[in-house]
Amino acid sequence: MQKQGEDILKNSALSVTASRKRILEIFLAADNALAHQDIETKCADQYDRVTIYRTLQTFLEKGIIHNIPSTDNMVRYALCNDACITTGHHHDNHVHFRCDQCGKTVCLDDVNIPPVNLPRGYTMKEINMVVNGICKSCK
Amino acid sequence: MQKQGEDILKNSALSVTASRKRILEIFLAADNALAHQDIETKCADQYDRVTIYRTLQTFLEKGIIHNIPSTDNMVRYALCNDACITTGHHHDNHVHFRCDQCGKTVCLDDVNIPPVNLPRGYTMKEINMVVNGICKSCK
DNA sequence: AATACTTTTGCAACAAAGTTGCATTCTTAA
DNA sequence: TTAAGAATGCAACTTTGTTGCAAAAGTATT
Repeated sequence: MQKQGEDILKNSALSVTASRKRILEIFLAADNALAHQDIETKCADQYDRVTIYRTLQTFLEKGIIHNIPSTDNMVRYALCNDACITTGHHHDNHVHFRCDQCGKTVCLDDVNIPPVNLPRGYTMKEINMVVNGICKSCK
Repeated sequence: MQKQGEDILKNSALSVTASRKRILEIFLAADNALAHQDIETKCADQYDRVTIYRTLQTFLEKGIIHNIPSTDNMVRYALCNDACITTGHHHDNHVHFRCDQCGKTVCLDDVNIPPVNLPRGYTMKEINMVVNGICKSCK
C-alpha cells in the first residue's frame, strides 16, 4: 500500500520525489475530488505552493489524475481509475457528482455518461457530465 | 432590437443602467459563451471591473444568464433562452460544446441532456454536460 | 419636473490564485 | 560515484476576485 504511489509514478515514467509521493498519498486517501486548495492546506507546510501547481499539472499530463469542471472557479482533481492510467490516453466516461450540502465532489464510477448525438459537423473528443444535488451521506 | 436589453432588465425587475444595457448588448451580439475576461476586454474602458463582476452576479441570480462549467478555471456565461427567463427558475437542459480549435463555447440548444440514473440515495438538482471537440466552423 | 429614497457604480485597498526565471537540490542512469 | 537532467524552492510578479464606502444614477411619487 505504501508503495502504490511509487508504482504509479514509475509506470508514468516520472521520477519519484517526496512531494509527488505525498500528493499521490493524499489522493489515494481521499474519498472525493480535491481542489488545489485542498491539497495546499494538507501540505503547504511541507511543500511549496508552486510545487503543488506543477505536480498537479504533471499528473494531469500523464493521465494520473483527471480534472472535473465546475462553475465555481475551483477545478477539482481525482485519481484516474486503472483503465484510465494504463491506456495512457485519457477518456473519462463516468459521471461526477457534487453535493450541495457537504460540498464534496465524487466520481460515480458505475454511472456511465449516456451517448449524445451532436449536430452535423461537430466532432466529439471528450465529454464531461457533472450532476449537482444531495449525496447519499447527506440525505 | 435596441430595446431588447431594456426589456430583459425590466422583466427581471432590475433598474436599467448603462453598464447593464451594455453588457447585455455584448451577450446579445455574441455567438458564443463569454468569460468575465471577454467582457472586460470589451468594456473595461467604460465600466469598472468590479461593476462587471457584480453585474454578472446579478444576471446569474435573476436567471438572465447561466454559467457553463469548465476545466480551465474560466467560468463562461451565456444568455438563457426565453423559456429559461420566463420560468424564472433556471433549469438548463442543453449540452454545451467547447471547440478545441477556436476555443469558443456554444450552447447546443437543440441537443438535450439525456437522462441519467444515479445510484440510490443521490438526488439530482442540476445537471451539466460539456463536450469538447471540433466545432462545425473549424471542421 | 422636482423630490426623496433606493440602488448601482467607481475607487481604493486588499486577498487570493496562478505564473515565471533562476539558482539549488534531488533523481536517475551509467 | 558521478555526471547529466529533472524537480524544487524562492522571489517577484501578474491576474483574478472581494469588500467597504462615498458619490452618482435610477425609480417612484407627488
